[in-house]
Formats: sequence, structure tokens, C-alpha cells
Amino acid sequence: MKLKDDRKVELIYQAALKLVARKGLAGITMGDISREAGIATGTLYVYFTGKDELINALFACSRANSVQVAFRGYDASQPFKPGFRTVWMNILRYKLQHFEEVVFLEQCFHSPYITAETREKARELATPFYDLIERGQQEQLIKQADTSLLLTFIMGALNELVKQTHYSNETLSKRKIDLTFELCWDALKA
Amino acid sequence: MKLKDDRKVELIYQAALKLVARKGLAGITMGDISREAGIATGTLYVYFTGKDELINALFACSRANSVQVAFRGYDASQPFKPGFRTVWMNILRYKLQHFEEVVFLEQCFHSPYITAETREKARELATPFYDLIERGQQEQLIKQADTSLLLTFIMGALNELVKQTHYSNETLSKRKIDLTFELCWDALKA
DNA sequence: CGTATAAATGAATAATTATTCGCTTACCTT
DNA sequence: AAGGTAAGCGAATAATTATTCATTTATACG
Repeated sequence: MKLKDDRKVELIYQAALKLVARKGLAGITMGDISREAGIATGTLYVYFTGKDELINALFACSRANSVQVAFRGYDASQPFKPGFRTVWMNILRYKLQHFEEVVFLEQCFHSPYITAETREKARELATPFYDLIERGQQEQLIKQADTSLLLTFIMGALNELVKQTHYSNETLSKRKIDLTFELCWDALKA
Repeated sequence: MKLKDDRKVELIYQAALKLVARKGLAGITMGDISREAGIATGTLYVYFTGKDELINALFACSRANSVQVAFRGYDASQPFKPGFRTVWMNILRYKLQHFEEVVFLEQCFHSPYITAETREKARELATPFYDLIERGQQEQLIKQADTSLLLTFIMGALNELVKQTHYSNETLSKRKIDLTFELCWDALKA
């Protein structure tokens, strides 16, 4: 018998991400996705039970990806600031390189597709970020404010920056990146 | 003869905003809007030529509203920091009170509904904000960085904060508001 | 008041889109 | 190499949703 092709799932995901970044979640059809992926519409239903499941799976996957990369190269034994910078940089780089995921996640958040369960799992993935900020607070380097507030502030700023960068299609220079880190750090530092 | 009823347009807008905040732009139908507004579906077509026009009009209106309020009480002759705080506070307050518009504008940005023209008009509305930041830079109070970068940073942070506040349905205490302003100011200040 | 005019209605229609299904093709197993 | 099983296909169908339209209702104006 013929087996399912994992690369095909990836193909479908890429097609969906591309279309959502271009047209928004509101303007995306199963036909569009299959055409963009270069497969038949019916094939989508071999891999997913329907549109809802496709979007939920892609949401979970995108979300997991973006978190997974964040702590690459982070070493808890090194001082806080450079460690924080490593994570911060990982996040920024990932978001810049995966702009489509940024848009997709944003659009999904208020959508009829994402189930409460999918949403809950996405939330849980954020705990390492909380831990990181709390470490900085324990070391008196970061403001003693609600952790969630600080995190929200930074992530919102980063996200918007990534979007803005994309629209103006410049590449963020090293100078600008350093500057932006400075903005973040100055905002957070005690 | 019977005249068009301006309050009805407002009713339609409110219904659409409410639904988009709840279900996203992807999950909203003309039937839903009319039901939520308490009018017949056909009546929507008395006021708008179709769904596209409705969404574009609401986008333009929402965007204009949020900008219009920002400079209320701002006096260019007073020192920069309190003036900036006034504007900042206006924006925050407006966004908190009009959460639905925040979500709607965000969802629209990547959607097939909004035309290039509508988008361009929205962009033009932002110039007073650029002017404000530039004033701060001239007075050496604000970092000498790309104005658009600074603005993007702040607006992204604020937006995310408003969303986060809404989801956790707490009311932002004065303490937290002051704290958040401090984050913004520390980020921007030279 | 009465009438003309346009708003308002909501069921009917048109258009779009998700999903199914009978068939073909590929490829794993033995 | 042959058979069997599931992937892959895309036209057909089902479901949903935008839009129209014949009719009713409200109201501005004479």
C-alpha cells in the first residue's frame, strides 16, 4: 500500500501560511490551499478531516515551532543579560524568518476555527518565558512588576516591529536590531 | 418619503465589531451581522453595496475614531513629557474602551476586504504621532532612532497590553497603568 | 390627511465553498 | 512480479452565504 507523505503535510502548511499572510484567514479556501500546494482538493481530506482540523493543526504546529527555537543556545549558568539577549534574538530572528507564522497566529487568535483546547495548549508553551523574566526579577535586574505584563509588553513590541519591518520590506540592520534590544532592555530593567 | 437612519449605520457597525471580536473576520456573515443588529439582511444593502464596502467603511471609521481622540487635551506649549503622557493615556483609554475596534483593525490588516485605497488613507492618519515623537527627539528627550521604529515599538506594546488585559478580564489598575507608562518612557527616553 | 417615495423585510436565488466519492495511480508486501 | 491497500485525483454534490427582489411599512411633503 501507499503511505502518507509527511512532506505533503508540510507542503499544505506552507501553502496555507502563505495564503493567510497574503489574504488573511477570512479569504482562504480549501481550493486555494490545494492549488497553492499543487495537489488535488480531495487530497487535503486524506491528511485532515476538514478545514477546522487543518487550521488547528497548523496553529499548534506554528506555535510550537516559534517557542521551540527560543532557548537555543541559552545557558542558565551564564549571566542574565546576555542569556536574555540570546533568547530575545532567537525570537526576533525566528519571527522575521517566519513572518507568515506571525500573521497566521495573530489571525487565528480571534477566529472560529481554533478550539478552546488548542488555545489552552498554546498558552502552556509560554511558561519558559515567564521563568526567564522571573529569574531576572530575582536577580534585581528586571522591574518588580507583574511578569505577564512585562512579557506582554515585550512580545507585543517585537511582533509589531516584525510586521512593520516586513511591510516596509527593509532588512533590519544590525544597528537597528541593537537599538531595538536597547529599547526592550531599557523598558524592562529595574 | 422615508429617510436613511444614521443610527442604523452605527447599529450595523456595532454588530459587526462585536462579532469580529468574538469570532474573527473569518467567521462573520451578513446574516450574523443583521441578526446581531436586529434588522433584516436585505436592509444591510440599503446602507452598503455589499460586504466589502461595509467592512471598508467600518475600517475607515474605526481607524479615524482611534486617531481623533488621541490628541484631546494635548497642548503643544506644555513640556514634552506630560504632553506625551496625555496622548499616550488617551490612546490607552480609547483602546481599552473600544477593544472591539482594536481586534477588528488588526484582523482587517491581512484580509481580502480592505482595498489599497482604504489602507493608504489609514496610514496618512498616523502623521500627528510621528510629529509628536520628532518633537521629543528635537528636545533631546527621546532616543535618536528611526521615528517609525519607536512608534511601532510603543504601539505594538500598547496593543498587546490591551488585548492581554481584555483576555484576563481584569481592569487595569492605576498602578499598573503608571507602571506601563514607565516601561514605555524608559524604552523611549534618550 | 393622502400620496409618493424610499426604507425595511425576509424568502428566493445566485454564488461560493466545503466535502464526498468513484475512479486511477503509486508503492509496499510477499 | 502480482496483488492489495491506501494515496491521489477532480468532478459532482452538499452546505453555506452573499445578494436580489417582490412586497410591505413608514414618513416627509404637499
